[in-house]
Amino acid sequence: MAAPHPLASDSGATSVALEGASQPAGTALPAPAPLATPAFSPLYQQIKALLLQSLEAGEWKSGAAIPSEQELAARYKVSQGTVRKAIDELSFDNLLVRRQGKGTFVATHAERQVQYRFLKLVPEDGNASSQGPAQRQIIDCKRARASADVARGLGLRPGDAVLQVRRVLSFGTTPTILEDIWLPGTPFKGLTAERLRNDNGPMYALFEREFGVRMVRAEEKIRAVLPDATQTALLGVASSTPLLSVERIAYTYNDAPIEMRQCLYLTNTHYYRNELH
Amino acid sequence: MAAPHPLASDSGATSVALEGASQPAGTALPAPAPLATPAFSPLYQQIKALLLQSLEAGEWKSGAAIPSEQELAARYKVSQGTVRKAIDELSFDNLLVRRQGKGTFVATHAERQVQYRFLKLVPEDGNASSQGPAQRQIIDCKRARASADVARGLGLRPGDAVLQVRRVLSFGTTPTILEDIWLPGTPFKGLTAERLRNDNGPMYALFEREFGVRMVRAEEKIRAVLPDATQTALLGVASSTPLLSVERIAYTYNDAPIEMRQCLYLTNTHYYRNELH
DNA sequence: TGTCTTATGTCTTATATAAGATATGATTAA
DNA sequence: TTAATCATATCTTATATAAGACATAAGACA
Repeated sequence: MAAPHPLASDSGATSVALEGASQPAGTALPAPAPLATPAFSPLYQQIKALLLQSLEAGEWKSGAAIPSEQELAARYKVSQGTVRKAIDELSFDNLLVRRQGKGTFVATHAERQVQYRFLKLVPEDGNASSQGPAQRQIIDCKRARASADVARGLGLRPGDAVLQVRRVLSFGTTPTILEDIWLPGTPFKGLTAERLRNDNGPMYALFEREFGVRMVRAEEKIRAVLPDATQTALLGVASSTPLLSVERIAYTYNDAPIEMRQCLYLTNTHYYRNELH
Repeated sequence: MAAPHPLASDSGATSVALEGASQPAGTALPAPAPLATPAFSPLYQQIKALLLQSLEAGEWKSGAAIPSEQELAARYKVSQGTVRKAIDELSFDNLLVRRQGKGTFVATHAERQVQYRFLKLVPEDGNASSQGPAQRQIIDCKRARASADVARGLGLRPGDAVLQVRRVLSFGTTPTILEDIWLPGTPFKGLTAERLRNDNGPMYALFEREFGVRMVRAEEKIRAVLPDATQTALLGVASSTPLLSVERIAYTYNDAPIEMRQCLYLTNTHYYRNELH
């Protein structure tokens, strides 16, 4: 089909230029605006953008099914295959999860086998479940003001209200991970150490459930460092023990930073595993 | 189309069970092996496997164009769309590169802007080109016998012939990376320090050009360590300077390990950048 | 030399059919 | 009557094909 599509006008001019023939002779307009095609995007990309809007607006809850491909095709007046290609990309980006015969679901941090989606630290022996789940210990959770660093990372102004969480993760009995987490004050109002301690699942699942914040992707900066006095105490290591410093910024929809994390990994019994393509 | 496809039999039994009607009555075989359908795979997966075979066999050279989608469709007796889906996946895996209007090309390590495809170390200031290309210094390149570790990593037997390369990469004037590289002796016969020093491009481009070895993917184990005496000397750092230890195993087609690398990164001026999805 | 045409790639969309999952209802056995 | 079983209808996503749009480059031609 080559007919101009209603959606086309939503995201800028399309490449439709040979319209005259199908228009009544008398109503010929002086060409809407074929000049300066700013950013033509194919239909399926437009559908993807619309789906993203619905996801961001919370039209469908975490873990819930979105309408079927047929329904969406009807809603947007395109064919099922076009919707499919849009969903393909969203599913590849881990925003949606397809299940043949059942439907397509909004990705969630809960209900996963893998406890921590973004944690790439694995035990040396390769058997991830050999030591069972990690023991979590919330050291602190307090309101604070964003430092220059934190403000830059979270896209805030220095001095803005933030929440600061410090915790230690242990495998077996050995403390292995020390994390300092900064969250913007606004979306996370009401988060307390109590609520963190009372929760059993991954922290990101709690964020999703209680605050409606879905983590979509993250970037990490990794360095080798030596711990300071406080850190040696919390991890129970010598000050000469080299540690992996992992600075993570997690993003929600639209590439908006929503969490900043400064982690220290002990890499005697574990290592950071990465795949390169 | 629901007709049985000639390719189907190439990769195990398919789900085709209603064959009798379309076969000449006299030649009815006692059903090839409809029992125990081991691994049915859709057409486009079979095409993908065939393309992989051709890639591995070197039917198309690095950087060269593969036949057009139409040609491949004709060759394999499937539709262009099916070939397209196979190429889609290979292109996603970085084995092929598509260019609209021009063709589809075999991915190569040469001719890239990015000097080192698998190197995730970036300068602190974010401007990758601020210091120009890395200075490379080949310390050593000798024949050796595989240790137990190296043998395990490369899928060899301990004592098998390997090549061992040691080099230092410097940005500006400061040595930043120390690499020990092990290569299986067989495919890399004839590699010398001289040839490495005379080459200007990335090492993987040389491997590809001179030895026909294409790196497809890699896995890295990352830890924080302190350097030993030799390492401190080569990198010019204090023995108390924590370093990033990156142990890489690179794979060629069919998940065959083809290179093992033990790297030490200085993370004062650089950091290891990673994206999580 | 510059513009137009044409050939040949990939890209986009649409349609038809297959295959997986699940609820419903008829049938059957206890 | 009740519970279990089986076939089926009807949802869903998955796969295969075809046709036209768009991109690119080389050659025709003024």
